[in-house]
Amino acid sequence: MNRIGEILSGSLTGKQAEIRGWVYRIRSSGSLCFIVIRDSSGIVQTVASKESLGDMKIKELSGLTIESSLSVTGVVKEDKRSAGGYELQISDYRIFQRNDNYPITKDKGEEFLLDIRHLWLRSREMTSIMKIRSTVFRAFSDFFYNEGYYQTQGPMMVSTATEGGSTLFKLDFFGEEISLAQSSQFYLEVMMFALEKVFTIAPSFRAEKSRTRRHLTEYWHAEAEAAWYANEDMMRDEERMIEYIIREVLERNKEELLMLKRDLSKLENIRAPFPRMRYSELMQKMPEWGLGLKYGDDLGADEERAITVHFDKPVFVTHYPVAIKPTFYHREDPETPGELLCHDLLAPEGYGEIIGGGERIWNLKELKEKLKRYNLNPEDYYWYVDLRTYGSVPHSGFGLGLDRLIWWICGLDTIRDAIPFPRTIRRTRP
RNA sequence: GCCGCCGUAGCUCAGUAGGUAGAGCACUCGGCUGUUAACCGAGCGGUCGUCGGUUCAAAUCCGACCAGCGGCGCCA
Repeated sequence: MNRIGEILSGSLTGKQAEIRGWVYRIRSSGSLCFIVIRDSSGIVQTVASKESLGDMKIKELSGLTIESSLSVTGVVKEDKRSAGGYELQISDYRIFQRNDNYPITKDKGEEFLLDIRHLWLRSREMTSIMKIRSTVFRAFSDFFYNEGYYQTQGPMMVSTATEGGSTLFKLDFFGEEISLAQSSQFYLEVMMFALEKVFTIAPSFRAEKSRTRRHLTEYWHAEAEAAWYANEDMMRDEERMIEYIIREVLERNKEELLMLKRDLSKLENIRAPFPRMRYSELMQKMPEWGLGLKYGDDLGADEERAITVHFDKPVFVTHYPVAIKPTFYHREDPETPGELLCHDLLAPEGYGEIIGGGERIWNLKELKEKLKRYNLNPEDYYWYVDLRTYGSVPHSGFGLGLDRLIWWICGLDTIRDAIPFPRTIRRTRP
């Protein structure tokens, strides 16, 4: 058995080959039948003629439908008339399943394609995205392994909220009300005291009723936490991580990016270091950029988009005022009280926030005061408080939305296409 | 949660003085020896989202409901 990729590489030219796959396109003209077959490595045109196979067989092959499964055997030759430049001349075949029809035809609406996502994932577009996604997941892990981090895991069924404003998915846990994790951050902080540098890739669940092309209710969250790291140390790892992931994708998935019509030059630009802007600096730029925000206003989605157009790389926005971050765990900058040692990373081309991170409060007194100010019960956070009670150290961390990263890298319209089975406010199937 | 949009064949859509619905694709049958999401001919295909109202008559006008999409807020 051979792969279609081998044929396209030219290594099978003039030889006998057997490929197995699915009908991608089929055209017949009575005594000739062209079947374009796909497998996970590509597509290739095969041709059957009445002359060599006889009446019955050409009829059977001509009657195949899109996505019918089969194997074919024959000699491979170069042929300019075939789309990929190669063609297999069928001398024998076996049909595994002939479909009556296939629901996907040339006109397709986004909604319909989501209903039949389980089939649409076979498309060349989705296949390309999923190959890139695979590279991104691997590259993220590789980067942090290479930097001396350990991979670890937190629970997905939890009894404490992480984020301030985020809504939780409630769950009945043998009579106790618990929820699905919104972040693994607090658990990474626990593991950080044991392993110093840790990362995880896990789903996070948000019950926010967001109806936008950049939100999922279940998304893949890549998070890291490092002991002894200040805010700036963390950002340095992050920018190199983003650069590494994009270089890996450019290296391994150029073909897929081109299939998605991605402008490669936009990605080739992405080299560390990334620009950093304090929130206060950003506000000073506002008039110049024609935006009406002033100090103390939160950055909306429109502003984020407007900011990223001034950069051809991702940009870090740091030192948000305490008042506009709903989270309690960020450490205040002792040098600029009222501002937090935190950062967001905004992806270019209007894609916006893909990372949120910062230095964590590590002083016990400070943490207790913050919990009080946010009306949180220290009892609920007893183990998080314990981390500051026993051998606390400065540390920082971040969370990256992997689906958002893939959305940007692939240049997609909606984040839903960055994940195989998107879960949105109104979609739980397939 | 707020604002906006949509629902007609399996899919994409058209359908105004309100008069019982149409095209392309898919599928079936036939034709074609070099096709590139081929082409030609024929066929199959509909509770016009649901319920109610106006009317002699509703896909069309009115109301409610249901489903979906986009944007904001919130975030990754």
